Amino acid sequence: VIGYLAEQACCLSAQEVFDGLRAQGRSIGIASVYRVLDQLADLRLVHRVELGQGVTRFEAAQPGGEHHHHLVCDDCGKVDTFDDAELERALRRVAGSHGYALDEHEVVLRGSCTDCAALG
Amino acid sequence: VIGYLAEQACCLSAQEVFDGLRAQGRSIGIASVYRVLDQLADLRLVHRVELGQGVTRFEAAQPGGEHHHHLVCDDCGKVDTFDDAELERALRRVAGSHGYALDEHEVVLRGSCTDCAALG
DNA sequence: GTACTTGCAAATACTTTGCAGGTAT
DNA sequence: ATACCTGCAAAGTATTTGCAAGTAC
Repeated sequence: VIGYLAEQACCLSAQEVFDGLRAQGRSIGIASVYRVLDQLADLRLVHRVELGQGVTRFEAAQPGGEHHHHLVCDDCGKVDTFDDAELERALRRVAGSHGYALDEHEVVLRGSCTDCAALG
Repeated sequence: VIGYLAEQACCLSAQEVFDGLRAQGRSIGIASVYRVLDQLADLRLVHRVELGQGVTRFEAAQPGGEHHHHLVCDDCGKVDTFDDAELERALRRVAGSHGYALDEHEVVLRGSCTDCAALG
């Protein structure tokens, strides 16, 4: 179960994890998927990601503490990822100046991707 | 209906808008709240904000295009706001380098606020 | 046996839709 | 009358919980 998430490229919805495991022949219930994901999130082994369609997505945390954020195309729904040192620096500075001990953060950019912008 | 949102300090859930309007004596249905919020979001007059508890929140857009982002305390649930020019710059740069025409973006920082960190 | 985990089904929560009644043109 | 907007109730999702059965110690 845990392994499945790890081998995925990017964030998956609980339903997608469920379907994926079922496709592998594993007999698992959707409830267990939610239960495991919940535990993993508590352990900081996966991150919850809300890309804004009312679905919570999950993605495996990277060992080195590396992480990335998401670019979502409003037109075609495509999801891209990025990371940026300056952005991270700005985030830490902001959190610090508000006295927050930062645990986690999430950045979602929405817009039109190259392809969709070209179409218009 | 529109006025109510405008006079609120920060993001509200649909349920909160509904309750608030009801408290004012307005006889409105929850469905209309969702309908109006949906229209307003299309018109870019309100922003959808997902703070990650499975509830979509809404907040009025500021006339000048100014906006802010959110700091959420994982312990007490308190929500703080901030804005930061360097952060915005970094975001635009990232979007540009991926060829995205940026429409909207959302930044959510999670951690412990001053009060909760002091308690431990 | 007890303690823990599982999958299913039922329950809950949030949001959307269908519809009858009302208002304005 | 037509077109539009409303509120209620029902339907539709996504997620969580209750529970009986299964496993390990």
